[in-house]
Amino acid sequence: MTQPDRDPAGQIAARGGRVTRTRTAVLSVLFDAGRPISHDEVAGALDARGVSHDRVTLYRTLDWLVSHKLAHKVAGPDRAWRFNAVGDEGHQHAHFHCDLCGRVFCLESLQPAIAATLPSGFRLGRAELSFHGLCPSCPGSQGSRAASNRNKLAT
Amino acid sequence: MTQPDRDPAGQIAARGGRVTRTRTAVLSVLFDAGRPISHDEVAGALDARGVSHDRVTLYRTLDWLVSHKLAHKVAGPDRAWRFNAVGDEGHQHAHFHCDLCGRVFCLESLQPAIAATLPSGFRLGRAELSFHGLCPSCPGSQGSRAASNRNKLAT
DNA sequence: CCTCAAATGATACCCTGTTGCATTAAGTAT
DNA sequence: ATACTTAATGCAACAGGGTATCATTTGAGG
Repeated sequence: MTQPDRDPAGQIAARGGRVTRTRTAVLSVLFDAGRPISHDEVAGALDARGVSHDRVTLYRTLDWLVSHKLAHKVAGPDRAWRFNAVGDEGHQHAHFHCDLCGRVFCLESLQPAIAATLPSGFRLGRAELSFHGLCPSCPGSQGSRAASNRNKLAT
Repeated sequence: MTQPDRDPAGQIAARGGRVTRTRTAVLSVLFDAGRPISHDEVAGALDARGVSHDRVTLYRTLDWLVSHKLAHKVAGPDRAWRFNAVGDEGHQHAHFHCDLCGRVFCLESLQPAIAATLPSGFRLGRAELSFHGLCPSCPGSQGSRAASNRNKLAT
């Protein structure tokens, strides 16, 4: 599953970090996920792989990956960060937040090219363009098969 | 301060809600704030006006205002909701998040007109365009006068 | 004035995320 | 192979935002 050029251990070592079980496992999980996932989902994936995971260590590991440019974090609709592995692609893309299952998807195709005219005095750091609605795997009207997942959304 | 056509009690009654001290006070605070403010800031403003405010009641009041279209809520950079009164203007505008003081501003001028081509399967509800950077009243380089406020940001 | 549902207040709880510190183990030098 | 050094881990305790429950109060209509 893990592509050759996405070797977690290699990437970690290349950044000067120690290659530990947790770190490689987490990065591997992020690679496999293909979309930004929450700390909680990462923990679940680690469980499935039989990798021990202290809650705090996991947070720190994810932060380490972010600070070493191996992952990004994006705010989810439920006020929990989602992490995704950084591919070779640029990281300037929009995100889609599903109102039903709460999952977040990267929309590589859409880029916020609107770094336009801010009112005077505001100095721009970065822009985030996010869409909210229903993802492909969630029912349209009021079906609730997929709604049981994480539908504690608001707004 | 409270404009005639922004009479809180009237707006609340018009929505079929009971006109209570907390509700009118909160709505009035939102009107006066002029930008999205956090639950905490609302609480502070209520203190200043000598209005009692249970934490839970405040949350419920804000939610009631949102669900009755008298306020909006927007996610702040610190994962806390910000609420702002709904004026007559459309509510489709971008937001600016200050990386230093944590305040959020509405940018009425900018609208996400990019409700463009989502990948198939995604059904769009709404779009959020947010900018992150430094607001007019925060220092540019590393000055820290305003930094003491709320600078627990990330990413 | 009475009534009753709508709001409130208080307590307790959950979740996300952080801090501090002692312990373990990865990488390196011997 | 062994010892050493420090990065990384594990644990416990804490902090902030937000919600659930339920008894009590209070607004508004009869």
